[in-house]
Amino acid sequence: MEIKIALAALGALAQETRLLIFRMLVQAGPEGLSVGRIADKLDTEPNGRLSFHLKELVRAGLVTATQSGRFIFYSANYPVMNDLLAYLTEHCCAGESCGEVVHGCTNLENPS
Amino acid sequence: MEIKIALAALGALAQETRLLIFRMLVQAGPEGLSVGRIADKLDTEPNGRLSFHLKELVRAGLVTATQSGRFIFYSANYPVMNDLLAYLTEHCCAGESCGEVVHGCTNLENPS
DNA sequence: CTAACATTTCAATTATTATTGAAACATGGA
DNA sequence: TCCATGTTTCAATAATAATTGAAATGTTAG
Repeated sequence: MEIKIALAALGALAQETRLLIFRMLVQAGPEGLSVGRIADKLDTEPNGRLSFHLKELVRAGLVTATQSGRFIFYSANYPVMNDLLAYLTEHCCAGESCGEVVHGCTNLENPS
Repeated sequence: MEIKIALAALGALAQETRLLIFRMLVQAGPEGLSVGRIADKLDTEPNGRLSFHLKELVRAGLVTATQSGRFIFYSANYPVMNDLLAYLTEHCCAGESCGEVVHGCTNLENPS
């Protein structure tokens, strides 16, 4: 992963509304949530502010938008999330004895 | 992990110089690096700018500073890093079949 | 004690990012 | 077609963060 991509992702997550949305989508699974549903859960309305933050998450590659009828569903982009986690811990401790921990979620619906 | 703590950590990492420093320290292991050494690796000098960014990383809890003689050593705070990774992936896919991935580094020198 | 090195502090400037509110666009059902 | 619903765009303002350069602090060795 290139540093610019990691910076974009981290910058996108470093904001309360967006972090809440992202975690919500990670927990929602690959089907995602509509904007209205996200707004409900945040106890706000699908307004310009929310739209702005969703766009930022998409721009950072952390989230994907798919139109379905009158609704737009946003869902977490798991591979990008995992790449980000890997980037942060890469070559940890220069390979010295250092316990590994399980984090991340592949969500491979169609494992190849 | 509380959201405020996660936001502080993400915000600290969402900046090129700081992300470079953090990864450098993660890779350096628990002994850390002195400010001068960090400056060398960044091809810069131990100036106000570097000091500012180091302080931000400490403020976010991602990094620890320890004085040793005339030098100050900065090192990665692995537990905080792992908590952050866990926070991002928490309750991923609401528990549905969803492959787990290894990321993170405990670096337990004294496992209990 | 003094000089030299390592690092930090501070205030001013500049740059980036978030919020707000109003208006506009798109979609599907009556 | 027309209206209601769902969502986005835009420009202005407000808030937050980064950079710079100079001066100050703390530390050790001679």
